[in-house]
Amino acid sequence: MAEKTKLWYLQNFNLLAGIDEESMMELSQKSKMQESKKREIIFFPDEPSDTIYFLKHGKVKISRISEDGRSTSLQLIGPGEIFGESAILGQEKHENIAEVVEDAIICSISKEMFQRLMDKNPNLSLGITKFIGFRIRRIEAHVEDLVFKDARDRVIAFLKRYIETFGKKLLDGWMVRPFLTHQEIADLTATTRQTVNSILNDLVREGKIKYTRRFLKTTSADGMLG
Amino acid sequence: MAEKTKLWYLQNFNLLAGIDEESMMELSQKSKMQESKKREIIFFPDEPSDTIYFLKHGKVKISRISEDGRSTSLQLIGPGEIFGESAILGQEKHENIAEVVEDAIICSISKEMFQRLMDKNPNLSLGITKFIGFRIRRIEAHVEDLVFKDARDRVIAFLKRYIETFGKKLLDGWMVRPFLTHQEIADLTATTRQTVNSILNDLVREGKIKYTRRFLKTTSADGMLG
DNA sequence: CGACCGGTGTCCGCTGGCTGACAGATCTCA
DNA sequence: TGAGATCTGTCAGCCAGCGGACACCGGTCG
Repeated sequence: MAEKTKLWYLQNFNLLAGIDEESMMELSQKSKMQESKKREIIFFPDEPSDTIYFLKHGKVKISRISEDGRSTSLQLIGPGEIFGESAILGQEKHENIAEVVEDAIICSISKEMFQRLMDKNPNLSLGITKFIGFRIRRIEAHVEDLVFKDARDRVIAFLKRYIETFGKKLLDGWMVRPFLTHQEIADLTATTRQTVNSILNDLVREGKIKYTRRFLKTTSADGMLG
Repeated sequence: MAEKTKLWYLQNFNLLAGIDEESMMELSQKSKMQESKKREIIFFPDEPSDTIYFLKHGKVKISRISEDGRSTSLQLIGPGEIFGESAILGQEKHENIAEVVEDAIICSISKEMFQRLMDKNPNLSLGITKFIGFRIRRIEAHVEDLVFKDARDRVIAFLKRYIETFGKKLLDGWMVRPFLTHQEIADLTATTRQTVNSILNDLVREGKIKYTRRFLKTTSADGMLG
């Protein structure tokens, strides 16, 4: 992929706004860009955590695998977000697994290089700090959901966030494409395929959503699902 | 596991180690020290998040309250740890509540002041970065426990961490004093008073622990509860 | 010292949602 | 274009653990 394109991609991260031009060029030169297909693994647990990833396009999920092989997702990363930030938080090895769930374009850079950029650019440093804060809040909210909400409310809360984050507003609601499989939703909401299926169909029956394998659409105008 | 817990503990203790003397003086002058009794609230949800707290003595729990008044704990903070770190992560308002669970001595400092210290002391800055990394890992582990473990295993895992972090090693096991109420354990492990009670008594029957209202003791030499 | 209040021990009925199972729909790629 | 793989839909059985209820225990304070 052309250098120019890569630069352009990187410029779309608000995180990198306010960074000086020289550093930007350096970043664009030293970072690697890759295209990854659905189901590719970006990093595995126990691999060294030494790289920061910029997700330009697609979606990546960050999950944990239990000893007996079950899996649950901690985060769903969308375009314009970074992941692998544990590298700059002093973590030696990954404890999570990062898997592409929707064909992705990813830029990556070593943590040393990134650290140097942060040292040179206080704005970047500040941006990262805020971003980390945001991450913590998101995962704390996840805990809250797990403890206080039942499966139905967790799925609804997830769909809401999902469609507002990744969807487009229409005249009569919101629409997002492509959609996830029931199993993926189940992992993200700590429930099972079967339960997701029945909740989804309940919501259809209640007239709150429409969906196929390729898209999801909320019928309520505010995308709030009630 | 013991080493890992201890490591967390020490990391936090060393936070102020490499700080220069001048800054240390400034810190000790500008910070306020307070003694707080059990059940006192240090901060409430929605209060501005503008202070960093150093816990010198006692224990503080960080919790969330649901709309209908239920409560679950996210973290149990021990001596040598800091809390309220959301202030330096760009969070305007607290979303959690911090409550003293064991009579405490707490130093507090404004986030501006702390920020200045960090700017002057790269070591402190680095320490904080690592500390934040630990926090994230701890809460991710919490999610993992919630999803994969049943109530019994969550309580056991908690007791293990608790006694290794706060207890003393004896010839024939570990001992910690004082102990928590069943309700507090329930909040920390996302279960109920009754369930904690029955698990605890099962463990007594199995000869793995002994406890009264004032102390907990593991009988297995490695503190592992099996 | 007695009343009171917070914590403990125990029982039990109820149910959300997990497990397993299988049929049918839909995608994918040789 | 067809075979195999993956995903969806549905049903029945089951059980962990929640929630309510109530007796008891023990610390503490007027």
